[in-house]
Amino acid sequence: MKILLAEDEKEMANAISAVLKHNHYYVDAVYNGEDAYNYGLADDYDCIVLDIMMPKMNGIDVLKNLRAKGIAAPVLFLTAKSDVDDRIEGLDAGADDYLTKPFAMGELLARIRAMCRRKSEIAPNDLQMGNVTLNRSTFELCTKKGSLRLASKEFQMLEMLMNNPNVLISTERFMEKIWGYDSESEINVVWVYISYLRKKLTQLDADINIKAVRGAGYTLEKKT
Amino acid sequence: MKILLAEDEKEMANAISAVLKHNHYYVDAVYNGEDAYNYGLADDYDCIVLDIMMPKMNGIDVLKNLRAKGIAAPVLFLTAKSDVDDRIEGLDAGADDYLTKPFAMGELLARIRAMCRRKSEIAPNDLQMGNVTLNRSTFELCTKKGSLRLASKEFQMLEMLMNNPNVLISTERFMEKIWGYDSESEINVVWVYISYLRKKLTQLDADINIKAVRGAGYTLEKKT
DNA sequence: TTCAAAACTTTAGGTAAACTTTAAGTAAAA
DNA sequence: TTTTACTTAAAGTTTACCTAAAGTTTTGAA
Repeated sequence: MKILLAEDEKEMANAISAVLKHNHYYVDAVYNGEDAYNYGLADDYDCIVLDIMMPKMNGIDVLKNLRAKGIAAPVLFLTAKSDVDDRIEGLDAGADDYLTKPFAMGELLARIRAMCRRKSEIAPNDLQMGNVTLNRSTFELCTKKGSLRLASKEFQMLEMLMNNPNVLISTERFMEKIWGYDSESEINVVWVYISYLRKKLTQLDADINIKAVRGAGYTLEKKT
Repeated sequence: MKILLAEDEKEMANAISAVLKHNHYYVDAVYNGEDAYNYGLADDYDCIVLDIMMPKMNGIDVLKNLRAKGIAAPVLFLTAKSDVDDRIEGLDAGADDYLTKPFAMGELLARIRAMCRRKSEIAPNDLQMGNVTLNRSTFELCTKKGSLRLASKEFQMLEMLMNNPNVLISTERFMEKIWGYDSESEINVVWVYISYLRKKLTQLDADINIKAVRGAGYTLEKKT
């Protein structure tokens, strides 16, 4: 899950970012409205968290402009004002939820989870394919043989694959979604994590496997 | 995917070109606006990256002239100015996106991918002719007999043929589109890949075949 | 009609790049 | 401290790509 966070107070931004990362989200943080708009356009976020009061462009305008460009990601507003008009304007502009500062991190997490769930419609906490199950809240990979906890990157990769069974996901797409497009890391890390996942799937006698499509990426498919 | 890159600073152009090529794009690089216009007209690019400030003709005029000629390829502007007017003018002229220098290569790649994705969402993902189907995302060639994954060059050739059934495609056109104008390779490689494709089509009992038109090129046609 | 050159077909093999895996090092968390 | 997550490096494996060379077919000039 990739989240865009736009919040001009850097300390607050860092705090939120740390919490989100700790919960296995990939986070891009920006500190003004213009960057928020640019990032939102350039990438395919699962969720966008926007402060309303920001330099260069306010959150509501960012949202309006993104929606005008066809960006449909769910948006949550952070607002210092408890002003009702502001909320109405935000929701009218196409926001899915809002949160008034100050707020508890737990509430933010819950709302983000809810929004992402709404987006994926079916709201499965467990992803399933073949004889394996991936639990999104404990990060556990299970079969009848047993279960294993996945590390954050492992989890994110398998989540992407299980969300799109039989669909090719390019190595670059993994990098973008999980490491960020400005990452210093080599493409190599993706290969390493694929290797880790395959090893764990084998350990659990999974009947799915990750197929490499040379020069393109990977697909998750059922064993024949 | 074939990209036209117009950027007058040669070092910058080379750097961008190298990155794009490494990411499986075919790149034509030009160093002034006039060439950009001519190349853009002469070939069918999937995406055009234009510097705004260029000798002979500026990027915005290049875009306007191309659009006037009916060229619909998505266009991304590179601009040194963060000047808002410039951006507005660019977007008004029909650009799909812009990027302010300096920028991260990763961001450029992400935006190009996004633009091409938007375009390819319109195009059907499966190509079909006779009893065979070519899946554009997994590169798989299927019939009732089974399926085979095509290598990158094989795929690109068959894609060109299936996009233009019963139309003659010259050997030179294959070379240009797939290997690039300045390729060192012999014309021979086209013949070799045609041979590979025919072998695979036969293996799958395809009812289409690639007919050679001596001295001209190849056509894809249904077996009688 | 013949036959040699040109145009294409096909196969085989070397090379480089893409991918896999393991091992080892670093930094952060428990 | 110990453990865990993450990354890099490097050695091993596989495969796409291209070249070269040996067929095969077609063409057209003699």
